[in-house]
Amino acid sequence: MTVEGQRMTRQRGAIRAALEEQTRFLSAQELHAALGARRIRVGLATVYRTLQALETQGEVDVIRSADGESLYRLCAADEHHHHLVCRTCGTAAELHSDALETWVDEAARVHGFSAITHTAEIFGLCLECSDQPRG
Amino acid sequence: MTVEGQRMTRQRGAIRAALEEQTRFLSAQELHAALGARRIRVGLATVYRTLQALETQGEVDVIRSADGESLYRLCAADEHHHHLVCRTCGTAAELHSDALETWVDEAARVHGFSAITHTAEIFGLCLECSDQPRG
DNA sequence: GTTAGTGCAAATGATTTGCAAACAG
DNA sequence: CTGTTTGCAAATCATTTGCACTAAC
Repeated sequence: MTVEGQRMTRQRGAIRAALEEQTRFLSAQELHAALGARRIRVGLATVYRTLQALETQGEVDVIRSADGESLYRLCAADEHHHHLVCRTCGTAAELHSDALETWVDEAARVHGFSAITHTAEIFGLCLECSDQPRG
Repeated sequence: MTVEGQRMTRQRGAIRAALEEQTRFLSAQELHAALGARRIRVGLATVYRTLQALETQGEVDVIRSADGESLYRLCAADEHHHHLVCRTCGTAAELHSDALETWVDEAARVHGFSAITHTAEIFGLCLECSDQPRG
């Protein structure tokens, strides 16, 4: 769990903790604001750097919102998966699908593509948010 | 084909033409540069505005590159589809998959999500580009 | 003529980076 | 101590916008 040459600091602990109590996907800005709201002072740059590190270590999932912001959430599952994300509140369900993975591999194979990666996210309104159109 | 209140201008024609002779996905910046290379002078803002309009009209496909840039290409197919895109040269194949669409609908239904949209793109190296690692 | 379209330069906004000070191990 | 990490402010960079001007129809 501890990574080569990484030191544990107050800031990293706080960011980690903040992520742990979230079910939603958060942007770096939101996370920074959330910390600030609790009087935990961490520089915005540090939030970005830490999230970037967590991403590299595969500790957080990252998706892109419709308007291009990066959104982060701690991985519940270790294996590869996708997400069903609420456009309004950010809550997300993890999705697994052999059919999807098979489709990806097959499409790549047929076209002779190699070094494949893929993205697949579903966005919509969760039950709660569709009840309160402008909550 | 002609849209309500839209005028045909030299710039729009040029942008359209430039898109038409491309198989690849291009960023607004690349498109602007491509026009400039041919001595066709069009403001960068105009390129952005025109691409945005084409997107709204559903005339171009838009995907996000790994680093967040928007990439555009004319739709070959009218129906909904996804892409297999070469990370190096940008060439893209159009993909259709009932299995994928079914998976999306099913996942949304199971979780009670509504107003669904989804993204699904595959990135890799095409045959040509995997032959010339750093072409 | 009207009104939409254009170019430019300035404004945005998320993310990154330089660098000196602060801190973990 | 010594090398990381941080914070802040300045720098990036794609994209957007304000506005006076030009051009379609």
